[in-house]
Amino acid sequence: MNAALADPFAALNDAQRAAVEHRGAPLLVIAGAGTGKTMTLAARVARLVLDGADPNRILLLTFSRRAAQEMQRRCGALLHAALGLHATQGAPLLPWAGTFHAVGARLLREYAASIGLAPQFTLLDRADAEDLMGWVRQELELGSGERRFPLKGTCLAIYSRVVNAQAGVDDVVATTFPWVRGHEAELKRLFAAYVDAKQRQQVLDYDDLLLYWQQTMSEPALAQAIGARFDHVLVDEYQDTNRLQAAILRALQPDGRGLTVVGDDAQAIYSFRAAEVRNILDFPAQFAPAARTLALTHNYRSTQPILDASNAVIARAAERFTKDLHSGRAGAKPRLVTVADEAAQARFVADDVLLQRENGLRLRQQAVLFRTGHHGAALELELTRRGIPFVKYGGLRFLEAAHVKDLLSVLRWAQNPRGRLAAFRVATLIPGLGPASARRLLDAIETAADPLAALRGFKPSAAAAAGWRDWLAAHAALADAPWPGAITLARRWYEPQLERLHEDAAIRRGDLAQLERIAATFTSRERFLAELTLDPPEATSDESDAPHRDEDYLILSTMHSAKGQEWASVHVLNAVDGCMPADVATGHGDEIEEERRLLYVAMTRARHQLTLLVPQKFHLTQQAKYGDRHLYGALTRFIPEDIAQRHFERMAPAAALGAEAANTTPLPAIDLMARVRRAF
DNA sequence: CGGAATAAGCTTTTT
DNA sequence: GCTTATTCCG
Repeated sequence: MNAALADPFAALNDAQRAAVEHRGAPLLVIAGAGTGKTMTLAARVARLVLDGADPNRILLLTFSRRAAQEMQRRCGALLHAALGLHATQGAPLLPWAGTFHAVGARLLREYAASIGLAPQFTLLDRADAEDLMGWVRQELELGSGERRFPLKGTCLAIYSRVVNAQAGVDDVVATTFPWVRGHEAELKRLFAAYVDAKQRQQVLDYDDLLLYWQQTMSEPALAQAIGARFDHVLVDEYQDTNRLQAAILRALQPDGRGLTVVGDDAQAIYSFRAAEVRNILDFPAQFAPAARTLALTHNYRSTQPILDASNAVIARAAERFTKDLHSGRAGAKPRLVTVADEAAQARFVADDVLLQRENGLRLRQQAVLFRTGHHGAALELELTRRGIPFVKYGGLRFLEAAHVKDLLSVLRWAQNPRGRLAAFRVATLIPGLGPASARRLLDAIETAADPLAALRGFKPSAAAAAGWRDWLAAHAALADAPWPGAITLARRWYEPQLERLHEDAAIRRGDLAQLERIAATFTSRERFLAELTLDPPEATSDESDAPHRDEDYLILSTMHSAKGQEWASVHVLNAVDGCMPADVATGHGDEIEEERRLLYVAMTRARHQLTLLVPQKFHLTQQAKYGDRHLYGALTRFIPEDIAQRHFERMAPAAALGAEAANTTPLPAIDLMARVRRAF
């Protein structure tokens, strides 16, 4: 090795070094925010490889796709440096690094023959799964009872929780969905039919990737075969794993040898996905001898004032295991900025972001975080108006837009003529052809020996005849078109339907063009359709083509999507009660605690500067039903007055408050609307 | 039967 | 405000 190269392991502190060099017993690393968790895990992998481990036999599981990519990159860079490779040589890759779901999909395809699964199974994203649930729900005539049966989305949410929490329908309904009590028996019937429908159509939903994997592992011979492929299993963000994932890990490494899990209970924010904080808390005692536990508490990210404020917020948590973070780095206190309303908030943030850019902070070093996807909307408008480029993470998924799903369905139906979901969707797009005819067509295809013959032989109603002929022609051309030319053909057929069905066809055409560009980066239609569900484009932007990598742009992100990231400057929108915690999440103590951790996650993303925005007038809902419902100036309950005084600098810029409020002292926070309502 | 018009929910976060 | 379910009309 070239001695002149900096030793990538020299920078580790004692706790990190212990985590990197530990061998033998299972290992739990409690890694607070910004304590070099990713770097430590990457260094551990690199060390293992340098000590002779085979990269092909290292399984590195992460929770999100973004974390998987980051981990890949860091491991590669470390190994590249440690091996003294030349700049022109590519970094070594870890073939088994990915999300639980992606690794599950890969293993299931490989072992499909052994478990009676069709190896060409396709994946349902959430919207597909909802549609299928809706289909089955209708088939069983569950929608027409006297008491309204839960909607398909709710049904799927219940089903998903049943699977991921490994709990019974009765339990899940009682604890998580109390408002659907009384429907348990029908739900069980529905879920059985849903499972049946998925198996007949050879499709898996997200939950199946974990469930089938876990079921596979419950067969000793298969568990042995799969477990034997990996010498080391490392899991990131372990606090966000659910019972199903914990069961998979136990089956992979029953004695815990070579098992490393890393996480931070103070950052557990995915209980809505049935994540179990107990997984991480109970990890050490699960093994004999018990796992070794190491804690990383030195923060390399943030200044001490930012950490002090963050520590103060999380210190009020009802239950907590992680220690306070410390960095000792000097800096300014975080700011608590009062603004008049959400429009003023957007203006202030845009101004502030530009000001910081003038001071030398590139836009990409800055981020704006918010609780829900649409809370960024006002800011998006303002940024667009001023021509400030941005990329938004989280929130509404590109792939779930109706027109994107339509175009994908055209391709899916061409690929798999028996796939009912895609077929139904496309068939009802044909002018003059409605649900009843579509059902007739689908039944004909299902019962026919040759589905394509059934398709060609279908006799639509007179009203649909012309549209049907067009479709048949497009379908025939599509069948043997090369990739990515096929998607262009599909779009050409779809565009007239788009014009006919949507007023805003022009905007939607931009999305389709983007989809076409994405499609061109895949080598075949099969790969495109299979991988898009697990690895969809993760950011949307106002421009039809996403900014190039080397361009500068501001990051907008939900707090959830921000996990694991860091920026020099962070703005947090709407630090008001009703948003933090979200008014939908104030049901019981656990939910509120999770919201507290979410704010903690958001605050600890900042390196040098942290700004929390407090709009004095904040719209609670978009409903106009009860008039214009909004709340006045209630700072989030997670920052009580004493914390605000000690750890924050308070600001109320005149420009952001509006003329009449500018020269008055801060007004008392009252919910006048509530008072008036109480008067009656 | 198809499709427009009307009524009625429900609303987060991600793989 | 948006999607979904139901009703009504051609």
